[in-house]
Amino acid sequence: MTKNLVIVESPAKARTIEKYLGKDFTVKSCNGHVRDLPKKDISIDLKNNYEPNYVILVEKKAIVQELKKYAKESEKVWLATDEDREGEAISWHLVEALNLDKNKICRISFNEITKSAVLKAIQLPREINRNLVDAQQARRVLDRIVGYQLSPLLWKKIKPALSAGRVQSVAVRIIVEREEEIKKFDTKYNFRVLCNFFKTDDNLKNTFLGELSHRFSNKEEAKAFLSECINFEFFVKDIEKKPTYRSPSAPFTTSSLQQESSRKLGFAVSKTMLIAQQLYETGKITYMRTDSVNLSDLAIKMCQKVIQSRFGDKYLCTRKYVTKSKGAQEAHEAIRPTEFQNQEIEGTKEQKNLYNLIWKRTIASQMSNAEIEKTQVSVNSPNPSFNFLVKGEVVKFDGFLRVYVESMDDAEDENGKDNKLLPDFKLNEKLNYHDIAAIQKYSQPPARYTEASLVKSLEEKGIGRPSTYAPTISTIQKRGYVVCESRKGSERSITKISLINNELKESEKEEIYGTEKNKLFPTDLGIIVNQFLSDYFQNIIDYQFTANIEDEFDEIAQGKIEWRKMIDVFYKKFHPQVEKSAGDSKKYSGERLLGVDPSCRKNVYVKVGKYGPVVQIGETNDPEKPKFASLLNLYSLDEINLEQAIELFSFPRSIGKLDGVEVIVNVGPYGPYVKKEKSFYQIPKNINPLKINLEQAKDIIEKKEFKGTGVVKEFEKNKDLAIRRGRFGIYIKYKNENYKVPKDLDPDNVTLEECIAIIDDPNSKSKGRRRKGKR
DNA sequence: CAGTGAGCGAGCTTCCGCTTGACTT
Repeated sequence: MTKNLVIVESPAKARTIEKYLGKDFTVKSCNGHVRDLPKKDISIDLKNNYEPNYVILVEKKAIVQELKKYAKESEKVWLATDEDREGEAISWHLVEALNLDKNKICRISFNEITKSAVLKAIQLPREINRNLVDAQQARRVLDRIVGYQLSPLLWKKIKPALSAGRVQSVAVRIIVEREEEIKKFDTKYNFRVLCNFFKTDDNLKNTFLGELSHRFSNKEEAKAFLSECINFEFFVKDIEKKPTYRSPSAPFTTSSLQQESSRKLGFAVSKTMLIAQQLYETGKITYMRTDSVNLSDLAIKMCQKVIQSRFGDKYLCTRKYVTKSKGAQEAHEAIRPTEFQNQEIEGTKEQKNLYNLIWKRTIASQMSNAEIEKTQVSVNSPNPSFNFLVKGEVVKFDGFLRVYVESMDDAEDENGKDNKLLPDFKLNEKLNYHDIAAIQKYSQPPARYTEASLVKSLEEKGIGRPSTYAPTISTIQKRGYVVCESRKGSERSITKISLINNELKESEKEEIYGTEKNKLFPTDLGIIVNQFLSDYFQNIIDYQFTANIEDEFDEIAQGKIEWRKMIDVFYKKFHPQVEKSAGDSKKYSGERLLGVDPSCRKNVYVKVGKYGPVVQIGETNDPEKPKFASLLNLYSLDEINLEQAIELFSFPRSIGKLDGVEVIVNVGPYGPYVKKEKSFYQIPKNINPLKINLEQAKDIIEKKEFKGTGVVKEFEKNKDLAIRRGRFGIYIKYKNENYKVPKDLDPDNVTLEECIAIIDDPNSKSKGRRRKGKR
């Protein structure tokens, strides 16, 4: 036992710091908050000055016991939780939960984990900042009140087990509103004119693209312009050269890492965080939940050394980045490698890729600007007010581009890409062209959000924290407010008029538009929940709401206002809204009358029912009960028509016979299924139960029947290896070890070599085994 | 586990932010 106990928030941090502090210090981790409001009810005494009822979290009881024991035996307890609002509160809760002797405690903090920072912190102990703790209590209490008073309203008005909250409800609103914008979007088009020029003295006829500075609003105008181009003499009217530069992006924060890893590696937000956590725990990167772009001096020095030795002094440029994002608390460094000399690491493919991304981004952030020369050549046209513009870009010095280029959310327009390298032009030089084309171009509606771009939007609005971005994205999907999906686009025709060899030609071609890959769409339920909240609680889902209360939390932190007073002002306004909406008997179901069923002459409605979106034929209050049928994810509430609605009542239907037995398709409480004899087989999401044929049904049945446990496949060449099926699905057994396989592994087509590759991937080794080995 | 949806009422659901753990063939 040592004289000093240091408590930090995470075990990985504890391990590192223990090395810095030497044998007089024991460093332990409390693993985040140890006390909180219990889940079962609101646990805030609304009639008694908002007194919170904190309890020790069940999962932290063992840790609290252990810390108590250490604290008792130590002369001093150093509370080294993070240097932000939550960190301060964690320290205070530790004092309360561990019942610490006030004379024993020292509060210290450091926002980078380096030996010098830690040793310096030890020299500067202070008291717990009660104002900051109170700001956290206000935040906690407000979130609990909003969440636990809004959610029950949704259970009553819409359906059970729904939720609402300060953060998630805004996230849903963003998605719903974007969808509305897209729906409202009025697609227009115009004609852009592109010309492939070449120099008259160039026999190879290397072409470069020029675009007319004007777009024509219709085909006739475009055609008229093109015919004027016949036999027209083009020449270079103006040449403009502009030196410019590009600077590297700041090192990663949680949010920017999630965005880049989504764009460059295709990771979902949760996957990025999972892998980053693995890198953090194995000591390869710094802490991954941060809003800071700051690098420690030590990190900058290490970074410079690598840049100098690999690229030379010319590539070096020391930069200090400043956080722009709202409400940033900067308790940590930016996300960076711990050792810059390692560009590559050992690990799984995913770990390697994510690490490499972080390495490049951090290194690039300390490198020189890229110097670029932009050229714009103007070429005359038959209409004196328009010119063809040929744009070029040459990188004169690559600088940070040598290592890293940030990607953009919006894909570049392939026609609009600048010519990278242009030949030398002379003023008034005559130019020939190969062809000129006027192409119909439709305007683009705003883009749907990806998980990562939603995080970006939340961060910009100051809503949510690095530790909650990923969970929030998953909550709104779990509640069924939002789905992340890929959807097929539609076709439309584009008109192209081209001028080749002085001849005008008009052609049509089909273009696919609106294809979406892994984008967020609101569900009917999400739309209705949002409707309810905007009818009664506009102020809560207002984008400014969080920003405004953050200002008040800041005032609490500065000791200017008392936290209970702030909550009281809020609650006095909020609670009447709750009462008012609870009093209105109106249910929110999104009900819509589609028309009359021709066969029974009753009204056909669609709405969101207790079990999801349904079609209803007949009136709710009729003595004869109405009939119901699920929408089955095939249609949305506002798109389904009468005919489609009635077709949903065609179940159960027979689709033919297999082995002489009738096969029935039907919809049950667990979704659409195929039934053969007494067995049920779920129809997968990608098959439309209205259109399923016997062949597909047979497939589904055989796949399920194939199940059972035991060996699925063996290889002649290596009897040690077998593909087996267990309780949790397919896995590989090799000698006495079990290995996880990719979800999409098809045992029929896999080769021995592929199996061996899986075994070699450290990711697939069974965790149970590894733990046993460690003990 | 395989066709619920009225209305009544029991008892359940729910927030945001800090952190990892765990017995998976």
